[in-house]
Amino acid sequence: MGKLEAYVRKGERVTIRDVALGAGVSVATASKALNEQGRMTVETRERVQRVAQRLGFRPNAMARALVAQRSFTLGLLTNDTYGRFTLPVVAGLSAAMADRGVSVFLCAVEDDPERVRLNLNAMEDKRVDGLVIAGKRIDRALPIALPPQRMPVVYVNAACPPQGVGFVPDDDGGAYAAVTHLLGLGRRRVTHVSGPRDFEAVGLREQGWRRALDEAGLPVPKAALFGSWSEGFGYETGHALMRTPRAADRPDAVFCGNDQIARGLIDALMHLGVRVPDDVAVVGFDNWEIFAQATRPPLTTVDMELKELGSQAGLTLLDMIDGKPVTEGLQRRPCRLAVRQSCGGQAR
Amino acid sequence: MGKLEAYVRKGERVTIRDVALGAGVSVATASKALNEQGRMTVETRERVQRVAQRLGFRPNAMARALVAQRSFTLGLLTNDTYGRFTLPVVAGLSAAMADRGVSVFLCAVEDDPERVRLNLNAMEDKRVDGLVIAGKRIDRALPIALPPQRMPVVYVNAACPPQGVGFVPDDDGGAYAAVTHLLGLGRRRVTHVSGPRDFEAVGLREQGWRRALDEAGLPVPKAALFGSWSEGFGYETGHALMRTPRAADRPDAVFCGNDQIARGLIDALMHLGVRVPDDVAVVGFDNWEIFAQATRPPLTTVDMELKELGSQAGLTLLDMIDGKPVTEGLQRRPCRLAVRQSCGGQAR
DNA sequence: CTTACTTGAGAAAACGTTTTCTCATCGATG
DNA sequence: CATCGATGAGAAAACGTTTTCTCAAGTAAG
Repeated sequence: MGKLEAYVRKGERVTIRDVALGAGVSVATASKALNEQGRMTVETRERVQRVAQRLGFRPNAMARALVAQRSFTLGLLTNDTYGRFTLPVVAGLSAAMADRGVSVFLCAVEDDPERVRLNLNAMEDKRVDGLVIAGKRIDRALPIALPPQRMPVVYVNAACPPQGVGFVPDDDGGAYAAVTHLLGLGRRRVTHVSGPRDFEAVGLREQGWRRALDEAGLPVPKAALFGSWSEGFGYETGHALMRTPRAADRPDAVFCGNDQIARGLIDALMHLGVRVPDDVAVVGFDNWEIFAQATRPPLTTVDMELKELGSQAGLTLLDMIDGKPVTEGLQRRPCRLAVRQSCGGQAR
Repeated sequence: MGKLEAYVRKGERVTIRDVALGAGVSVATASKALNEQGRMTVETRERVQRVAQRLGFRPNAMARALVAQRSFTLGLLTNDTYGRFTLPVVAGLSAAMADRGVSVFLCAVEDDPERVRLNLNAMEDKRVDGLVIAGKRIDRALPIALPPQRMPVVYVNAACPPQGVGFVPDDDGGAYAAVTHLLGLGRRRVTHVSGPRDFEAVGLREQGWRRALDEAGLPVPKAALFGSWSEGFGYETGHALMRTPRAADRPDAVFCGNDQIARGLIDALMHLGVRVPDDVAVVGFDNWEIFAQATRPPLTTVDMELKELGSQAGLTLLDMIDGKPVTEGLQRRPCRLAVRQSCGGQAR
């Protein structure tokens, strides 16, 4: 068994033929030995496996895919080029897929139908087994005309057609948890400051906020304040809130629609000498670490568990590919409250 | 030609056989017709193409790859899971590749050699034509033992072995441009506040800063200040700088090692009533839009052109795959100064 | 009317696997 | 000793392309 390497042609990759030759068996037997299929002596099986090992044989996934009619490959199409939402999703997705031998093609497209088409064609040509379509808001679809060959598709953070399968964070539930947490800490006048009203997520988060207040029997302090997703809006609103004439009417807590607003709001409170969390507790939404950690004090915020969302989407897609039944429609997956200091400690 | 669709088996994908059958030619002829190869009547060629068109034929890239020994597929391996640096790189890369029919597998790995191995094996099995290895700092390699089959590799924002090919931003040049810009606006006492000293990028940016001052015949006002890449450090340092006893010794401009430091520093100056840019101009590094836009005033900062870096890396990789000669070693690509308001206008 | 090219098109091999047959061989059974 | 079922292993087809031959028919030249 010394000159085994003689069987592989110089510079060429090791194929199953080389293994078969080296082990003195046919290609068919080699294949069966390596895949633990078919009948043969343990001696033969092990010999083949030893040879494959020594030669560093790695089966060509494309040849395999050709006969199996399955590429073990997924496509991820996203229009979230900044990646703030999609990045954790793809991290979760590709980690879960890697464990199952599935690889993921990444296609980042602006909302340009031309490029969408281009990438979709590439995916189709490469015979991906399925497609994840990831967006940045739950009420917008991507400008996608899916290829005629129906291929399993899962949507994440994007609008999803009637019969489709999709995953989004449970905005309502996340908001409810955040506000409930504040109430549990003794806060009673919880205001909500959020993004533009035409985002469905804004409506859902407001709804969760209202629901928590209602269930606690508390009046809704004043209508929620809607603006833009920016720090600037948070800053202005922070000032505006503190201009409320009677101190007793001012909030003792603010639930913000995202972390940027929360950050701006906290900055404003600091400027005004209002202490966070002592005078006013603040909770954000997104758990965008870079913001949540950088605020003073560090921000308590709702984590959308995007990684989890990504891996769920991937696993569901695999089930669809395998023809297993999956629950149809949009699924809202639970959020998690990341508790830091901006909401005040338990000890209150 | 009415019932052409009869040639494709129900539910199956259209293959070149279906096209051949439909056009009444052999598979070989069909292939040649579609690829504009070989000799045949224009009539035949066009007929085949028409049929392919009507049937929506898309050649199976894997079958193609098998014979061409080329998968038109790349792998991107990165340990920058947060994605701040890698995301623009992959955007640039995959856009440039999509135009050339090349798809990109994304592998996000923590620095866990186990998972690196797993992903690398997957890439090898899928027969990617080449690999881009992207990191988050230019002086650290990824824990990668490349597969024995030598496969073209390009490094981006990562340390690169002796004979390797790599691309990084020109930190020195970027810093030089930033400081020169400040000097051009009349600033004379430009301090440098940056990240931890053991980052090579920190040394290079300091060097560019020094060089600009030297060439202008200005004394280096005081040693650069090194700390962490955080807003917190910028904030503290902003305060510290303004505590300098003699006002004439205080800087009239600060060149920061990244945008977070710049942001913290600007916040501190604001608190102290120091006007930016009137009293002190500030320039950052990274052009991390979300920070650069959110500072008041918006931050002038050095853009590392990461998208460009990504597309360059991809194109170079393609050249290597094609066996074309490429320049060996690390290439430092130019940065671009993104001028906003924090450095003061031309009108000074 | 041969001969010699040119031209259009198909047959078949190749790429690297998996899988379904088929076929010896062997030990056991009658 | 003939028969039978089990066992180990290989031949060949299939997956969907591309490419290299080969070949017949047509055309121009002698």
